[in-house]
Amino acid sequence: MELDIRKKKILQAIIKNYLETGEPVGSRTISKYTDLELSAATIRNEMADLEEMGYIFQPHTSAGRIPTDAGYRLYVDDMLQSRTEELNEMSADLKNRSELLESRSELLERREEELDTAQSNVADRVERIESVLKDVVKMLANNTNYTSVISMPQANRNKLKFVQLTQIDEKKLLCTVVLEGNIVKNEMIRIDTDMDQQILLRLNLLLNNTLNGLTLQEINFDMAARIAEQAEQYGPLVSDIINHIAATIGSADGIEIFTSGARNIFRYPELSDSMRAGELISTLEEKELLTELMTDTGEESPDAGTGIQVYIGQETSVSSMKDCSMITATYEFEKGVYGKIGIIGPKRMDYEKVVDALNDVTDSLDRKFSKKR
Amino acid sequence: MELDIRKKKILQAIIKNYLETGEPVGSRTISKYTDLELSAATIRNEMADLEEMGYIFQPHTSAGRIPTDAGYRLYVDDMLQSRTEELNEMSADLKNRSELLESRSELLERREEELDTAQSNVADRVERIESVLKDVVKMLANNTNYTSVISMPQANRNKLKFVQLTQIDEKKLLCTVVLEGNIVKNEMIRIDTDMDQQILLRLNLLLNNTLNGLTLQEINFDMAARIAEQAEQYGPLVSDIINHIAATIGSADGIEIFTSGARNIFRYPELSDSMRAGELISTLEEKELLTELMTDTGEESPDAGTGIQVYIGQETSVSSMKDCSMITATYEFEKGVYGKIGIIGPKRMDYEKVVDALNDVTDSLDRKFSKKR
DNA sequence: GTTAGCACTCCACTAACACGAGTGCTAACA
DNA sequence: TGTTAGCACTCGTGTTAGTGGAGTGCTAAC
Repeated sequence: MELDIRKKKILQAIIKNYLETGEPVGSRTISKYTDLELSAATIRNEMADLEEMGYIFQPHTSAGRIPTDAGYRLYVDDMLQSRTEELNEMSADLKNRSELLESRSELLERREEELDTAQSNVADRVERIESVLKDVVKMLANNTNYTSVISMPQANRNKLKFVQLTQIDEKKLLCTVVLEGNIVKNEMIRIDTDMDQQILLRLNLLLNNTLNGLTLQEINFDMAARIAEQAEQYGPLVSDIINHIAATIGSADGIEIFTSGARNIFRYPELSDSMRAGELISTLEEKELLTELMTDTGEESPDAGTGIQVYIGQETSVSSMKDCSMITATYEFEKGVYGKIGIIGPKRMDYEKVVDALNDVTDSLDRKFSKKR
Repeated sequence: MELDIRKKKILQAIIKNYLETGEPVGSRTISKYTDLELSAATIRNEMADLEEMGYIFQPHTSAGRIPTDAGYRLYVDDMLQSRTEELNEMSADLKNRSELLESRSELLERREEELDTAQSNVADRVERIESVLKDVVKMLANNTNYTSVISMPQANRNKLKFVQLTQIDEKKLLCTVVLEGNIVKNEMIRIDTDMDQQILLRLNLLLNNTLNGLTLQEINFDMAARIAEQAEQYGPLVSDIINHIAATIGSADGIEIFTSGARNIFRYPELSDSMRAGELISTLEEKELLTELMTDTGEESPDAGTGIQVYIGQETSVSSMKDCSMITATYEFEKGVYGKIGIIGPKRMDYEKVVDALNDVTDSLDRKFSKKR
């Protein structure tokens, strides 16, 4: 059996209707509220076919139809494709582009304003990226009524840019590590050896000369031993310090994620029962399971190229999210340093609205960060 | 009407039973399962009195009784008092002490072990306080089946200990700020002025000489202006830097809080309905509302002195927690630098077990951190 | 002051039933 | 051959009525 245009239209109608109402949709509804001009009986026949093909299913006999994951996938792929085509047209014809942009501009402006006011609260304070991201993710959650997630920007390969040791008191050294992409980490190191400024200066030089430009993978035991040798009697101290540095770089791998609007899952009955909600909340709270999704570059995903990735149901391979869909987008903090922003909702979420919202937000983040540079 | 001993015993019996079963408790239950040897009818009379006094109430006619907040308060105060008395006895008589300790030792040891294994995962990595706290709070949530909360240790008055400017590249200075209690913060500062090592050294000296030992309150515009003046042509840059430093100290006020086991609220039906659960989840996610509770020194609380604080229902003044109780304890990270650990559960939580668990955890944290010094 | 007895209340649970939305199938129609 | 009307059937939802049991308050007797 093949998926002709009429079937596709009916499938789309079913999904659209289901997204709006959240109720199984029956043949009568489709026959009445679409421009297909077909009777309910005909629709029923087509629906039986669609069910056989695995795009829709009935929760029970004598109920309407609900899209399956495959159905959603088809719908989303179509949607994304028509989006990118639209985008291409837009860039081909500048006039059209500005007109089309205008149609979206209200929403965009409002969001922009909110972004600005969110930051004017910290106007004369220094703008801290962390709080910017927290504001953004909160705003997104509020606007969409879905749970939102954002990751701190992350260099894809953490190269060491700069190390500095500073003496804090007799027993403590502060080790400041700067990574590619200007990610800064600190580590307090307890020492037993006596120290003076001269030695500290020498150690700083030694460490910077030998370690700068290296990744965590390149700083191994072998190399640590060689450097420690050069440090003569300070060898043990130096190898201790190198351990700390390695650990620090490693900890920078631990991507930081903020969530907002977790309570929104209670808006959707299919996610609200204690079991499901509890598991989801755990996933959001512990964040480990999210990192995979928030670092997935989506190279081989069907939505590649647009920067937008859509995971439907099981596609996340996070079991607590099997009844959810997640859409992510990438923003650029500095050249080569990216972060992700995502939205988690029920499978019947408003994919179009969410994709728009994410595009707007990443656009405005990109502009904001590039302006700063 | 006065609260004689018999009434108190009955009240305690009611509460104990309710904590166990979660069901309203009737007169028959009390008359059968206590050593009071009174008939149900007598208990009923006493119950009517206790209700009049506001310690218990009926969810509806012809149901058993449930403790009110006042009832819980009485119960908890009694419990805490007998605990501290027990403690005093223990310290008075060393022999007794070791015996009593032994009785608790199993639990303590198991917990200790878990703590250790939790950390041996990061054995050869550097032990980062953040991950230690996260492990602890997670363990606590798992052991108690309540939601747990922990705050990063925080100096009560943030004094500046040390500042350092470092040049990262032509356009960027890294400003490292160390506060009393060895809290380290970083700030990236964009500059337009040209820089060289000489000038940087001078600025570093100037800033450290003038700012060290000051609190945020003491670094005002007036002083910034005076320092900027001393910096001659670098005045604007310096005042910009001072702004950044002030902002950084300010941001250190933003206490960091980790939560674990949020899903545990679904174990307790009285917290699980969408509305309540949603609000609670929000409170846990946003954390702002928790800061007040997690910084409350509890000086004027009824449980003062023990380090343990108990908030019952409305006592938290956080509306989403009106059906919860929260118990917090204080741990010491360094001298004068404290953090708090807390447990949030239904009002009918097992107060005794929780107090024990918190005492154990703070003890072991105290020991761990003091050992490290 | 304590207790047994009794009438009363109210929740929780179950069974029965009606309703309605939706289906699949068949037969008729264009 | 594709489309449509009609019809019997299914199944979840909501309503109603009825029952049982746990618990109370009150009264009267001990």
